[in-house]
Amino acid sequence: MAGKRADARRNEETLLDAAAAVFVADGVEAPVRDIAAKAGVGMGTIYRHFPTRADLIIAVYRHQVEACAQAGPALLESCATAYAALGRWINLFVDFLVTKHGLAAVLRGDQAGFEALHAYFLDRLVPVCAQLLDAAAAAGQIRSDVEALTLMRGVGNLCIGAEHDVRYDARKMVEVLIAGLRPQP
Amino acid sequence: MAGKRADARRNEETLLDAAAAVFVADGVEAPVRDIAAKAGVGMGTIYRHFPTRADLIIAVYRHQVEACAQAGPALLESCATAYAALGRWINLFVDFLVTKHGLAAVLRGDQAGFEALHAYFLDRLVPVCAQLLDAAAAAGQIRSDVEALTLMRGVGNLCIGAEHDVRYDARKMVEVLIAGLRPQP
DNA sequence: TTGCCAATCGGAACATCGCTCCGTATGTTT
DNA sequence: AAACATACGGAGCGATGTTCCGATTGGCAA
Repeated sequence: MAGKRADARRNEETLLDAAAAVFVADGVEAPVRDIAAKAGVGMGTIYRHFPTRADLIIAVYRHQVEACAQAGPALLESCATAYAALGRWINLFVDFLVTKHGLAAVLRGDQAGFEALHAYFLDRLVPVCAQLLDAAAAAGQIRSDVEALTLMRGVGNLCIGAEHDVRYDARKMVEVLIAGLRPQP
Repeated sequence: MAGKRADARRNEETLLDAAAAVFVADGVEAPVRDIAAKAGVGMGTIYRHFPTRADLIIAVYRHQVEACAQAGPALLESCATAYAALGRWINLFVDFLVTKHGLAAVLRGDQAGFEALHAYFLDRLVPVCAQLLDAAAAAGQIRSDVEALTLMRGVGNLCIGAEHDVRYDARKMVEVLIAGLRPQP
């Protein structure tokens, strides 16, 4: 960040703003050309700053992902039970995903070119989820045979397409999924 | 089907076989050109028989979807409880999805060009699911505030990407989801 | 059997992607 | 102010879904 030319720094800022605006308007899968046009720069400029679309998406949402990650331990502290903390943390994650058009869809592991995005989300959030999961399991509040990575991907998948069909209630499915974690009778 | 020329009928058959083979080998998102090449026909031939990729996918899997739909009432008959029938039927659906590379991903409602596929699956399977769901709810075996369409889409979403990452256990997530349907204490 | 014509076919061509490449422009430094 | 490294713009590439139209061919009438 230090040895960068002034115009380069300015362009990076402009690009982040333009990308954020386009993502809100057209969703995360908006063409790179649209973002370049909105920012008033050429294609080359985007790709020099963000080697792949995934890197741009990561940069735009980094702050919110960090906030979500840091909320984990805080909730564990402030909630009555570990299970309650887990539920509220998952809700934070779901709120984040469903308000970003198409982000959940692009977070999937099976789409080529988005490995970096997938890896970033998982690297950052799975340990947090694991901590909450372990605490709840240790207290006997949930079954103990569910991996944090599987749960995170399951929740992410449930959020796919939530914004395109009012008949599909992603939040309710996540609620049911979390309820299903309780020890079986 | 009646007034069709012999070569047209033959090509349609050839195309279905080729598509099925390519789907097994490369997944449902395989390029149309590959399917045309495998079948030994031109691009135009594919699009005359199947106006869109979705129509081809529907045609290839129609039999299996029908079988799944018809298994619903049968399970309701043969299982001890409606909840058990629901669980086993969902498992049939999951088995179907996870063995077809990428089919779950393409079944999503948010992807342009696949509305026909999405609609077909939902039209055919949601009523079956609703019947099982209603029976279980009427018997007090599950909560009664979950719509069949939401459940079907949730299960479909949970199956996305199951084949690309052994660490993600889609079947377990579905199992947890179904467990979460039980009345809450 | 032959000849015709509509049904069918093949694949080039088009639009749209993500991404790369390189000649040009510009900021920094001396 | 000159020179050089850095950064920029956008044409271009390869891939993909889809359309279009001239060439081909099956099936029927004569």
